[in-house]
Amino acid sequence: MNIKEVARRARVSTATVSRTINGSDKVTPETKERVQRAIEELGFYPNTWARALGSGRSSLYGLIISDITNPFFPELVKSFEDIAVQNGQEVLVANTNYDPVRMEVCVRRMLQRKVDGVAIMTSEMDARLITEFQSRDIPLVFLDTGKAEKLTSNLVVDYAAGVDAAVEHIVGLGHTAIAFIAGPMMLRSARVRREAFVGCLKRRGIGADWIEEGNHQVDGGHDAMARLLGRKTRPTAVLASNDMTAIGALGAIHEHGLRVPEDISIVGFDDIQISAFTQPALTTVRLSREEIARVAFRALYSIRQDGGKGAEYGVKPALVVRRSTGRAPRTAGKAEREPALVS
Amino acid sequence: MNIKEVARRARVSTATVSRTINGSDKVTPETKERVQRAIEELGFYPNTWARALGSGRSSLYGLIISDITNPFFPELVKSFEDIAVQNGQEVLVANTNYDPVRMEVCVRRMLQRKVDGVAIMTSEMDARLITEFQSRDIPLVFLDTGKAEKLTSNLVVDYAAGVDAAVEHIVGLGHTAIAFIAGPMMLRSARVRREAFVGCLKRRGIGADWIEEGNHQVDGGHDAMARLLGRKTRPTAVLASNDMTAIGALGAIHEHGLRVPEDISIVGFDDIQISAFTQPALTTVRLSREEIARVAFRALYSIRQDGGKGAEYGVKPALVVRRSTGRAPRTAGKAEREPALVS
DNA sequence: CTGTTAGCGCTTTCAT
DNA sequence: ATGAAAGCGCTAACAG
Repeated sequence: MNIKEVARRARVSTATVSRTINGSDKVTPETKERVQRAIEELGFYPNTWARALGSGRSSLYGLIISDITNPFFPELVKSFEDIAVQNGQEVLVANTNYDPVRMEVCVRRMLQRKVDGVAIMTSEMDARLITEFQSRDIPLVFLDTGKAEKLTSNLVVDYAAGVDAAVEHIVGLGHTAIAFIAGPMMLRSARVRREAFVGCLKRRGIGADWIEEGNHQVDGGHDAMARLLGRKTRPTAVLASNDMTAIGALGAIHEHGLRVPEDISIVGFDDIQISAFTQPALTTVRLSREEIARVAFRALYSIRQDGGKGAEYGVKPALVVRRSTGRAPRTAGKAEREPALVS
Repeated sequence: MNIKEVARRARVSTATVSRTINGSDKVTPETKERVQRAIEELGFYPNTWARALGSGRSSLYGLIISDITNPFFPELVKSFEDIAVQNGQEVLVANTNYDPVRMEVCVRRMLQRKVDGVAIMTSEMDARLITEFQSRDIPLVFLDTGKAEKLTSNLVVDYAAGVDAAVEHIVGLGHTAIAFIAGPMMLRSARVRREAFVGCLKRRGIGADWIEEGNHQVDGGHDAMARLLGRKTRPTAVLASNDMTAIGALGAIHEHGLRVPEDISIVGFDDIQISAFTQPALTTVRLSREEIARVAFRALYSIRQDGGKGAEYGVKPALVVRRSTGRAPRTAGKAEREPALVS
């Protein structure tokens, strides 16, 4: 079943069939009609590869992510796919699992498939691999980890604004003993969030005394929180580098017989779906996957038209207040070791 | 950059290059060596489509799922991709979102891409669409919703065994007032689980008096549990049709001021990653994604060699006991309305 | 073991 | 507006 059979049946040339399929305007309505019918009758689907081979365009976009088991990414993938399919494009998803070797394999896959563009949504990316794409004139878009240049755009997330909103909320509730559970320091995005936190506290004249490192997964958050609770003085509020971490922290707090938010308030980052259903529902900073996906796809899709210049796109997170944050306890965490109301 | 340039550089024919790439054994080590070097020097990657066009095999497998935001599926996708990539195959993932229209689009995408086989892991599938594949001789594998026939295999999950293990565990803890929160009845797999539950209770002479329908999502589980708690008599244990549902139920129970497992025990189904980190950690029936993915891929990959007969593959779930189940409370849920210790 | 060559299914000039 | 024909990059007989 191919274009030739359709052509024969419609009594036209293959070129005309091709034109009809591609919506060329230089086909008489009558012949177009005839071809359409032949296509229907034969149940013909054009072979995408032959098409790509012939035209040089694959209608395929690559999407590289680092951890598909973090709900943030499936949600991103879903959005990205939706948008791509709406635009008649396909998506090839690759999951690197934070592994440089897998990353390399992913890149090769993309190259072999001759993708028309790649959205690199991991927080780390080998410069050499980037070159592989650029030397082949493949448009790229990064999530916060590149710079706008020829054929490559960059989405910059305003982490500082997100963290700031969270801290403002917390401080407004009377907290001054505020901890941060960071992501793995090998990840740029994690470092950025941490720095935003430290800077934000400093600006407000609050000490950043409780910082622990997690791994952006539930278990890391749990362990980091446990360490925090084991210290001599305890924070009354905790910001987590992402929601998975916050969920782990929530568990650790419960295990220690403390209550959220009565004893400790907690704020996540991302607003993954499940965060609305934790116990208690998590206050968090929403980073819209839908927005990221939309902007990323647009950036790739339009980059060639725009003369391939590449641009910067801003993405602003937004605070979502739920039940995991509340007023600071009267006797702050520190009180355990200090006589109350000394002054 | 193509096979021709490589051939020229290595001073051989394109055929020899092709043979080298494909690991044919009829190439002298020396020439092979020479070709390899040329490939390296040129940074050549074979064009997958041209390859597919030439050979008739796409090395692409389709994976259709119904809800990528349910963590069960990303984990399945991840496993499936891993295995495929290990075998030099690619995966095209399509998410139907339970929507028949999207399903149709997905099928067309697969057809156009000339996939070598499709794993259909949704719980519902239009027969007409199946025909589309079968009439094109494309191997299929279903998750519990097909039958073994020409070119199509079926993984059958022993839900009954899973439910049975859960009920046995619960009954062993002294519970007799056992509820079930089902999935949406429009889903075959949800119906099967529910029937397994009812049958299992009947076999043990226990009444199946508390059954509510959820939607396999957190909110549905939450609402169903709330309805259960609103009844005149309450169960002391609850089985959920999947973990998302169980997590929702957990939330509802907490909101009602009850404790898990002291007041109510709860068991999930699937064992998604996050279930180990809920508060308390969820006892659940594990349905291994890794196993499903592995078996599904094998089934597709080998179906042609086996004469295209198609087969049935069994998958057995296993109970994972964590902290959400405990001994039945002395005064059963019913006791609220019955005088205690009448007899 | 290696080269020659005819496709694979579609797009795209270039004529007409 | 339509057709003829030359690729696109690779594979797979078929020779040798």
